[in-house]
Amino acid sequence: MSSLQSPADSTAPVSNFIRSIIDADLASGRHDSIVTRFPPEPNGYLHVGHAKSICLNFGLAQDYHGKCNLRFDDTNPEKESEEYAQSIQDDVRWLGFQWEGQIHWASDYFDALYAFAEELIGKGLAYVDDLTPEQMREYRGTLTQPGRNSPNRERSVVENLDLFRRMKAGEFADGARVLRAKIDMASPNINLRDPAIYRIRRAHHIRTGDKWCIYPMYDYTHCISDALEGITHSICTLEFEDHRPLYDWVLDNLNVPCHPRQYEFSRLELQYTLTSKRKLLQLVNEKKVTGWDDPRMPTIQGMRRRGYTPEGIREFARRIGVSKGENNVDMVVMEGAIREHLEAIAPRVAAVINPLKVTLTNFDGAGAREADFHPQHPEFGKRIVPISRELYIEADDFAEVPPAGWRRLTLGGEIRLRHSYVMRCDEAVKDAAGNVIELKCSLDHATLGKNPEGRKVRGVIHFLAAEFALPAEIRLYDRLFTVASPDADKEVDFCTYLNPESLQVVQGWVEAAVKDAPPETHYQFERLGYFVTDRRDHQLGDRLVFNRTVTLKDSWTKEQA
RNA sequence: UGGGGAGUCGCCAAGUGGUAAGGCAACGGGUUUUGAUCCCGUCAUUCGCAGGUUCGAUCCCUGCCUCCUCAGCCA
Repeated sequence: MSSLQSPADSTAPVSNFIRSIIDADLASGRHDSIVTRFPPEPNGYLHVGHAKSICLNFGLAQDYHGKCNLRFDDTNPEKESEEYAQSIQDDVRWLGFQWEGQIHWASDYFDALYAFAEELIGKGLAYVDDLTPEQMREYRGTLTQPGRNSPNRERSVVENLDLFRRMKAGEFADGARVLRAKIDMASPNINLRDPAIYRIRRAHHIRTGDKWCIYPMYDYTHCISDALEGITHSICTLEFEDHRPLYDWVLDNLNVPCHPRQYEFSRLELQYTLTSKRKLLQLVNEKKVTGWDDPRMPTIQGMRRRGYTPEGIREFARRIGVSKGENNVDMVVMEGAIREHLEAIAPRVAAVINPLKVTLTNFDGAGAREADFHPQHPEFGKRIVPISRELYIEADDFAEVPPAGWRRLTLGGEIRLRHSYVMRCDEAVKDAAGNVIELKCSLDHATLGKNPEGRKVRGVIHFLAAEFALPAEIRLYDRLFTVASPDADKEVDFCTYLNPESLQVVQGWVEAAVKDAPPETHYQFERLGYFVTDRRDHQLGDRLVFNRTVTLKDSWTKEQA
């Protein structure tokens, strides 16, 4: 299967404004090669928005034969954990990317960061402030009013240095003092109104343990980390756009090896889901989903368990592009990209989700037939499609009173049993309430592997020979929310839009060919959709559990509506 | 109503002084033992609005409108 050319990866890169900047930098000789980085904070699981960023940063490095670092932004020990850091590494690798050399951590630079802070103090560009958080907020001003200088702003270099060293030494209580950059309290850009760059926090850090009781802030840490790693293009999302002057201010005022440039692109909004870490965490904590890897979650772990493939997700990223405009992407774009890859790699197999029993009244003499696992790929192999006196067909494939355009089974009508005989329905057996509970049908014995003579049979339905079918748990997933933008209205709790039908578990039947499939095996259940054996609960040869990844395109249902 | 951004087909998105790429979706048609796939075709006289410069503007200038974003000792 490795010889297969994946359509997802065979397409040329799509032009975007960041590539234009890189092209210009390379052409002008500003850079000989590029270095990017993917800088997650290990405080949660990665989601589809991160997938976009991963594809961008690692993809750029790949296309331009440059490098991409994985760097953990671990400057807030209270929220970070080893578990998150581990899952992030797994996710990046699973998506098909490999970072350059060792993993980097912002905490690797804590000593350097501290020294740079003393450099700033020495230059009179940073000072220790004793204001409380509330006071700082008051002094900061508002969007339309300038801030006021802190009474501590004019402390001497000597005093600041002494105070900062004592902060580091643990002489002050948590939150008692901060180190602030001395920029401009009247700046129209609030990020420049003397931002805090160090705070006192006695928290156990996942890598440095209890070595530090002061921790650097993001804005101060990120730009220096970039510079120390020789990053050429530091790519982040739009909300950091007005932090860029601060990014540049820090690097302009410190003796750093280089000055990377920051560029911002718009973050992904995927309809019918959420990409807020806080809200995803809430779904997990409140047990609205079974965990971070619930197949309904837009996390990479969730998408993986759902049956999305790295190739499909990468193709999705390629299709949505990179820009600074609104990026409100319809779920069908993701589904289309996933289908495209699954269409190419998934063996076809039969499964019945909602069984209706069929008894063949003229079964004697009927035989099995071999069928390809994939109509376009004979190299996928074949298996026997058996038949037995009793069959299961999909209840939806029979209608006593068929609507116009119906091509499936109806009383007195004929259909082709996929990979088997043409079958006519002779009688519908009903229960006391009038529900059809069984069909009596007959085979045209002359139609195995050939068309009947003198008439055309248009409809094809799938079926399972009851004697050989395997029972399976089938989990039918649908979108998590009932509205496109569940968090659009700040007055309404997004949980009110949770889709009560986002998961439906049914006991169905699958053909015996899937019996020994390991977890994470993709199949197309013909006429139903793409399914994957569950990563966690599927046990080969024993308990079969399938997750519906995505349905097939369905022009019939659309026509009905 | 301070700062920073963005407005090109239903959604995403190239183009940027020479007369609107592409993808997704949609819609027609063909093939088909999956109403799938595949194939073929259709789909912006127009680039938020109004003026101006120019032989010529989506692209340059002016004004306006709409949307996003920023007041953590989070990232």
